[in-house]
Amino acid sequence: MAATIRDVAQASGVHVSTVSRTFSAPHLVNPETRNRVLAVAEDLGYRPNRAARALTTGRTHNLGLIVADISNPFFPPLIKAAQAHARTRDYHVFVADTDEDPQVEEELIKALAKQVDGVLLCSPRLSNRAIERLHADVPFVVVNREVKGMPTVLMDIGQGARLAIEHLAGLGHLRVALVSGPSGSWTSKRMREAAAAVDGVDLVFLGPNTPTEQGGLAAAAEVAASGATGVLAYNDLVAMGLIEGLHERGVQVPGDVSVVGVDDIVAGRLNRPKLTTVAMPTAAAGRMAVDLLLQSVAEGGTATLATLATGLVVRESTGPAPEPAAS
Amino acid sequence: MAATIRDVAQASGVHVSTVSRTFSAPHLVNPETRNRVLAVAEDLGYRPNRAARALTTGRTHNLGLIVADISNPFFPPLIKAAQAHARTRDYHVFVADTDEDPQVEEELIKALAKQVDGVLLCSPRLSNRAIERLHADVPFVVVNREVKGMPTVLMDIGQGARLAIEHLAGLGHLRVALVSGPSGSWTSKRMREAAAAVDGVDLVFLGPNTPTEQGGLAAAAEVAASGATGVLAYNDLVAMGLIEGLHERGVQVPGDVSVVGVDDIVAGRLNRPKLTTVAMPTAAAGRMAVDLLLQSVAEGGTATLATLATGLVVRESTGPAPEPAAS
DNA sequence: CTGAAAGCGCTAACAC
DNA sequence: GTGTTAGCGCTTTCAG
Repeated sequence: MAATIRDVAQASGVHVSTVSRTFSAPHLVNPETRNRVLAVAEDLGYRPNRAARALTTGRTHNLGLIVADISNPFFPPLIKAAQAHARTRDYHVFVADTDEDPQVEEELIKALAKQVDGVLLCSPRLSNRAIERLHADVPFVVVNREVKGMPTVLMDIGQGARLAIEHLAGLGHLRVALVSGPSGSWTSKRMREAAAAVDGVDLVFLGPNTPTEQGGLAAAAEVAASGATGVLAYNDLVAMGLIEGLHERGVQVPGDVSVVGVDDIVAGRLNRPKLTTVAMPTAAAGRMAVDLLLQSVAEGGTATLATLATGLVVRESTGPAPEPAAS
Repeated sequence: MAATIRDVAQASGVHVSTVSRTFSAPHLVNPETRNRVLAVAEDLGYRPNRAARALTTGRTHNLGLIVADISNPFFPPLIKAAQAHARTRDYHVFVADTDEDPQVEEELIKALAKQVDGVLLCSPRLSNRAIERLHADVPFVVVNREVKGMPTVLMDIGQGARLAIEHLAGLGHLRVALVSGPSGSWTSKRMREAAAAVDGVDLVFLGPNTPTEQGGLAAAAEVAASGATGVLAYNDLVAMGLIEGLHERGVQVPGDVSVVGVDDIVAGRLNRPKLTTVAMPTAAAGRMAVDLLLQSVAEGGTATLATLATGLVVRESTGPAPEPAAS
């Protein structure tokens, strides 16, 4: 067993409370005593046991971070940033993966609730009702979805979608397909609204689709049949699968059809053609979410809503609309 | 504050110890009492506080999982599998990212040590010495590297490398470049040894390189200059960067040069050409690592070594060696 | 500035 | 089968 506060107290000839203070309120203890205690602690390799501390303070100094699928390349940069940022605040992060299953999500939240001071819910699959109910157990901040009354970090996908559609329109694409995500997806809805607000393009909505390259692959036939020359896909994975599927049917990208993704994952930069995409500020969102959560933990929940700007990265998967075939 | 064991005891007219037993040793309590307690607990939304429990049992029922870079697509499947598997054993997993920094790695291990029963070290960047020293604080299992005296899960990269080189040789590539990873990488070393053991191919070693697409991109010039027509890259990311770099210099893959990657990440399947690669059993490794760790936690460390087989997935980035130009 | 004592939520002997 | 009694390692009044 590692050294406890008692060992340190004994070895440095003070009482446990003094040792405790040395670590949690150094200014309250005589510099001399403090140094002695610190030296002994160092010597014994003592570190305060956070779990025990949590028992009395009610603060675990841990955060939970729940994602639907850690294998989705969209999340790792967010997780990474959240973690690094949390660490600077002396917080650690529990990452959990729900496998896209709301049941598992709920179970995980309940299990984590006691071990963390708050939970970052990234693109949760749970219903608003469930989230609100669970909120009694532990503070949340929701990323990538709007839940009323809860601190929220949004990436402005509406703006991004508008940018994408305008880009497509500017290239002469008059008919644009929106290849959406899972049914009921908050993001899909926002994209749709924003796209519809752009003048001068004829919109086709295709979906729902699995939010992976499989989904894109599967949507290729529909897209080819839709007569659209421009496509905005739910995310980069879908876009890449779609390009693959189009390619298999002999449809050239961007020669025949232009495709825009969303997320700006690394793989999109390696793809051929390199993907034009709506860049999401995932790292910034991760940091922001941690800040909001810590703030809401400390001050008891002001339900701030942070909206982060997105941008369009034009690469090679979009180009001028093909000349309409003379009919 | 959520319900505690005391609330449940009071509400169900038994003593706390009985409540405790209904959760931690149900068979020791009268079915009737148990049901009553369970009902009340359910009613109050009571869940045992694991942190408090840990204080007395010494078991947190948490595991740590440390990776150098969660954004490296090699890891998420491993993490996901480890987590899912741990959950079936009633364990939760703390995932931490060290940003490839040994200092951070050490700091994280120390911080986690008290909160977890054991740590999965995935491709650690720490020195063997440091790992052995830290091992006093908390049980480990090391994945993807051999550290003497420690439970270890290896994926047989040697076998995979051999398969890859033989595949290349079989296609007529007489000169093969090995684009290695970071200096001192355990994996690079094994690949090199295994590759050297294959007869009839002329090997060139290129590196060290950053283990990302950047590294591959940067290595393209060297590869082009090396006269090799076949390449085995440190991992898929490097391979994809390399293909990109080669492409930029007008070198066709697989027309002029065949490239094999390692890992079998999803992006490789989306790449054009689709990547031929050594498939790593990452999910199996994650599960195995959890098993070994739990076993070593329970029984006090038998230093098992598990080696998982790898396989070659032939796709489109490899093909017959070009006819040698008449000189 | 430091010591004494109580208690966080829970488990683990040991009685009854 | 269930109650009693100590703690686990730490913080936090409250005295001194």
